[in-house]
Amino acid sequence: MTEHDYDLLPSLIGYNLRQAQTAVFQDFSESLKDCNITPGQFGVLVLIAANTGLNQTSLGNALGIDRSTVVAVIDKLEGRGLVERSPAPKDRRSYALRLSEQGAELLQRARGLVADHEKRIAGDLQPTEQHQLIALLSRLRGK
Amino acid sequence: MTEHDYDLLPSLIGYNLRQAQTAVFQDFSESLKDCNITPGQFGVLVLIAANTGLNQTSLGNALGIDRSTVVAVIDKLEGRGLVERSPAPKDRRSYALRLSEQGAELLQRARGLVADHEKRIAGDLQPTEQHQLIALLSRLRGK
DNA sequence: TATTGTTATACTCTATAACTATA
DNA sequence: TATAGTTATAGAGTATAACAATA
Repeated sequence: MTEHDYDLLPSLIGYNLRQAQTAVFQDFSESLKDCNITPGQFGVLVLIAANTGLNQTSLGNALGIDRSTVVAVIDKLEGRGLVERSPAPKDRRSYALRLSEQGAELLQRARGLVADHEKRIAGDLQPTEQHQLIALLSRLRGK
Repeated sequence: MTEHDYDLLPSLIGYNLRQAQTAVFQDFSESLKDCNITPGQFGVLVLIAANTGLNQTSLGNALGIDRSTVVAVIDKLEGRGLVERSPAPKDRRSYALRLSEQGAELLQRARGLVADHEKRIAGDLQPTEQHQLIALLSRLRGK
């Protein structure tokens, strides 16, 4: 196979970010194929578990996705019996989201697999370097 | 707006990567709306410019995308008159890709905007930190 | 036999705009 | 009027499988 000249691409933060994200996403999918969930779905489950009763709009805001997008995400998780839409006590327009028992079990299992996955992708990096990376990444988004 | 508990998410490399990537992608789109190209298209243009005459399969391999996916990417850039499929001299199955004059001009303009964009997203970071970040990211993908 | 480009198809993730029921 | 959820729709990005032309 021919060698390629990548020019300035390897010097760009954006390019390296994309490459890293692709690789990490792929490893995530393989690591969690037992649970069959995506990084996005894992985030949703974690957020619902940690904020039981939040509604869909609120969940979308927390994750930076539109509320119309949340519908399909929750539809899928509800269809698998992992998440429940229960009536919100104080506002009949909205649902209070919560994990089912099965959802809680799956999340527990997923946490272990995610921990393994994180170890694998960061296996090269010292703990100090991992913290550095996270700190640098979070400064990238401006906060 | 209610505060949320993000639990372990902020401690995960994968989560921070995704958030950063979303923010950077968005800034890229705004920064290059004058050229109207995406990060992926910019990569394609850079690669074609730096490896004039490469074919679609080779381009796909370099960027980690399937050759069936490359077709639509090149269709779009060719449709805008930025890229040309010229007959490959030694293999009549394939095309030798190259930039049109207009494509080369646009790429030049895009390089300037991308440089501005990179400065903006990394504005917080010292040059040393930027190099650190890139080094850490590239170690993430294992190579 | 293997490879290049292509097509048909499908799946994910995302958003906008308009609707409904409630507030 | 404004908000929560929904639907219809659309677009980007991706892949797999099969095909014709060529190697």
